[in-house]
Amino acid sequence: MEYSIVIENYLKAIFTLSKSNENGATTKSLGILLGTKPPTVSDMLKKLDAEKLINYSPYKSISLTEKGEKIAVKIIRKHRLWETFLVEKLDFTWDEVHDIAEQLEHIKSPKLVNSLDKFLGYPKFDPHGDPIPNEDGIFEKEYETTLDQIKANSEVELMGVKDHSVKFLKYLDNISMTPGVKIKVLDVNEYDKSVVLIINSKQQTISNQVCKNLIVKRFPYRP
Amino acid sequence: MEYSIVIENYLKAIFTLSKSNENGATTKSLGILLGTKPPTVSDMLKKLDAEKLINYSPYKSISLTEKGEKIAVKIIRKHRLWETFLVEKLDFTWDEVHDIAEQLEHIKSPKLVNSLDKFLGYPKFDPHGDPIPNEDGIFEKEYETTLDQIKANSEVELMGVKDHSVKFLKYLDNISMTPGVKIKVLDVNEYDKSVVLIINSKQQTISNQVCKNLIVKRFPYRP
DNA sequence: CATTAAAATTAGATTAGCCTAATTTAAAAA
DNA sequence: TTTTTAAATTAGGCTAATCTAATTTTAATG
Repeated sequence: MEYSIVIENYLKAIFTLSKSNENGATTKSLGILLGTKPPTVSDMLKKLDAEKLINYSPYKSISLTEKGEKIAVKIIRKHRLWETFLVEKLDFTWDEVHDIAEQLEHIKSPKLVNSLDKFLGYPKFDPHGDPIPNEDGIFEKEYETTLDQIKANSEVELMGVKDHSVKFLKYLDNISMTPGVKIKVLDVNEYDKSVVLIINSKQQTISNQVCKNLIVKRFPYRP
Repeated sequence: MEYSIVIENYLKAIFTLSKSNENGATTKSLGILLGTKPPTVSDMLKKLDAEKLINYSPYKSISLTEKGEKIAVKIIRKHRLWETFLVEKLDFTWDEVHDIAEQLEHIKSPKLVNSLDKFLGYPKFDPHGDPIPNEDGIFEKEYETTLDQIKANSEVELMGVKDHSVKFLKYLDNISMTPGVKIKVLDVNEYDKSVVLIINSKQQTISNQVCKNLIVKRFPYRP
């Protein structure tokens, strides 16, 4: 069965809110995310329920059925593959790609997604660091790695360090590299693998050796 | 101003019919091409006229305004660039790409088209041999060339020969290579530049030397 | 436990794009 | 030039997705 772009967007939004928001998806939060008013959302929820895409009864909670989740994950897969394409092949910066991927994710073709995936070399993470589900809808689980594994144009969060020496920690403190901080990787030097990054809007360059001792996390589930 | 996908399709259809059909675009021909009934077309024509995208008054002929033509050409540019992308980068065959390009041509982004164009190396013709208008909407005018210039997965028409010797013409006759015949180029041998092609559903291989003496035409204006 | 505030839903209307049936117009044939 | 036929248009209606205003339900508060 083929669904409208609007329905696909609802399913994606419900998926996202279910994963990120503590309350899960609500009529209000869906309205805000999709830019529509609550009554519109209410109407659509009834329709999605009738199509067995969500579990829903008025005034109760909203969740995707297996069928609905499969579709949502497919849309997210397409979105993230297209974002990767735009950044890696067409030289877009990762802040420019969202709106375009928002359109491209609705292109219908059984063959296209997988051809694109192959063309891109089966990437596991998109330019924002979000995991790209494979053809079977499986997300890569290992979000944590070391900073030297991160490609240019990615954003990660510092989780911890491997070297706990005072010297090292003092150095990190000096460059505002504290646990929980968001790190934007701008460029990776091909010669010495040193990394140009931004912490708190300040650009810095750090060596590959330092990178190897920084445990970072890619951001999951942000479509 | 941004127009709906439906409007973009109407403009493209009117452009196509104006170029190919001797009567130009009519309510009936538009209905057939777009898969809608005449009254629907009639309604839309009034709307396009109100938007100054076409010149139209009831029961009279239909033509694009400059404004309307500009949009049509942009859609055609996008369509043909995406087709080229699908064939050259994603290994689609040229008969698979039309429906997908039909969707991709409506993606809105000022930067995307030109980035794609650059990524593809500013191609002048799409996989069907149709010319790709440049950023300013200019179509390459030279449709005629020799067969050795044609890339794999293209379709051309034989216009004439450069070598008029009896020997050559007899050879051509033997392989059904007569003026006006449609030639599908399947593959170009990298080693000796010999060409595998289909004439009248029959597959043949001919040498680069022969190709250099065959004047062929790409098919213009087929979106 | 009753009341109030917030959230969600129902009611009723609008718009774009489509349809069938009926009518009008233009073009072709007599 | 009149008649016939084909094409095009008008009239009236439908569906998906949206809205505002009014109502209902749930959750929070006193």
